[in-house]
Amino acid sequence: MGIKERKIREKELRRKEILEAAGKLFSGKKGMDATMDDLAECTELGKGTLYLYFPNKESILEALAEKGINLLRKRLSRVLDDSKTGVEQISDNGDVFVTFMQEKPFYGSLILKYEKTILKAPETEEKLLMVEPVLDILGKILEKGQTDGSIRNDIGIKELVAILWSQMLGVLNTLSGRKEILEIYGVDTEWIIRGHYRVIMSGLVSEK
Amino acid sequence: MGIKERKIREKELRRKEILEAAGKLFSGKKGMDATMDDLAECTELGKGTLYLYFPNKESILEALAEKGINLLRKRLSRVLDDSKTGVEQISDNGDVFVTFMQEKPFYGSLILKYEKTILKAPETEEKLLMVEPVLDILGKILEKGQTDGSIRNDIGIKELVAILWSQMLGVLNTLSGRKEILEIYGVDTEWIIRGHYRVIMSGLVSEK
DNA sequence: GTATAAAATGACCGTTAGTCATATTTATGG
DNA sequence: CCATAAATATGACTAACGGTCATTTTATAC
Repeated sequence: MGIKERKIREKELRRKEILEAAGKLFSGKKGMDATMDDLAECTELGKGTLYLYFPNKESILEALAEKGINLLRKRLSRVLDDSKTGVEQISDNGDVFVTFMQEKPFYGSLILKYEKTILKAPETEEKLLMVEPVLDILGKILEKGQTDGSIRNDIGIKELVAILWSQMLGVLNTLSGRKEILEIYGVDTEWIIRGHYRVIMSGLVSEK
Repeated sequence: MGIKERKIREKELRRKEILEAAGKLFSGKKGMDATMDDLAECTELGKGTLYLYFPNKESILEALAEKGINLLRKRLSRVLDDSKTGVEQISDNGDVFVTFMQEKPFYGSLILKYEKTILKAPETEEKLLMVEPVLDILGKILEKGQTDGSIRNDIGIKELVAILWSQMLGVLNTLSGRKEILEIYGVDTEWIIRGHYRVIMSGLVSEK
């Protein structure tokens, strides 16, 4: 009785196809303002059909954001390196992040937008912050840093994670798609990133 | 011939009335999703009339954001105090900011949303970032700090302003209206603010 | 009082997310 | 192979909303 399973596979496949097309569509000319009719057209499906696979437009963008998060998580997990101190890894971590935002600005902006969204974990039904996997990595690095003494330990891990993550998003949010504004004011964007690291790095090291 | 002037006064008055009503409306139950029809109703004006005073809905929210910015600027300008070091003033500055967000969360969220908006300065037609007056204050404090030696001088003022502002907004964005999420993860919000300051403060002081 | 200008109005329009009665395709079982 | 049922797909339709404009109302001028 493999029919059920085939159906399920086909259903997942179609979902992926829709998501694929949505990725191209929403990262294209019209951006996030592309309509569901547009998506229906470029998937060659009826509009109603789309709603059999996703409850609404928002959920499609969320699903894309999740894809982006997973991409980012994979890259970040390669940063974990026991031969390095916590502080060093934080620096690497930041580099990965910035590179990711440069290479995948579309996913970047989705992450910025949906980062705070709470999803239900499949199976367990447990509520999870969308970016949880990424924060996990950051947490591990910080933990190592506090253990090896390279990172200040007067602030809890969870709080430090929230702080670093928020600051980083804040900076990236300023940088993303605002080169012109910063230029008007004669601000060197490259130096914002560098400066951010410098401040954070000096701010994170444990006090003598 | 005071009729022209009276008309102008009346026009400005009506604009202010609309803005007043909009402030109450958009900070109320429906939030920013309240409609222009709602606004027409609660101003007791026809919908078309609203468009004689504002070109579109967005511009009303922008005008409210500007009101918020001015409110914040007034508070921040009281922080300027030559008897304190730059670093000390940065700390005060942050306190004002956080208090403002707690007391005026509606204006706070508007600032978070429209902070990047560029407006034309009246008369001069010069393009200005909406938050420019606030950034000016921050810049002055940092300048003083670099002069008195309390703040690191290996990063330019403009860049430091952009960094601190972005980080601060990032943190406030995380905190604003997300107490529940942070609670799920057992994060102490009070400590996020404190921690943010600690990190920034240690990160800003000039190296020995 | 009448003509003219300014201000106000709300019915109307275009757009878009989402729905649902209907049609089409696929599976079942005799 | 056919009849029936179940699953899947469809696009015309609805509701909601931002924004427009021909028309009406009000104020000013002479």
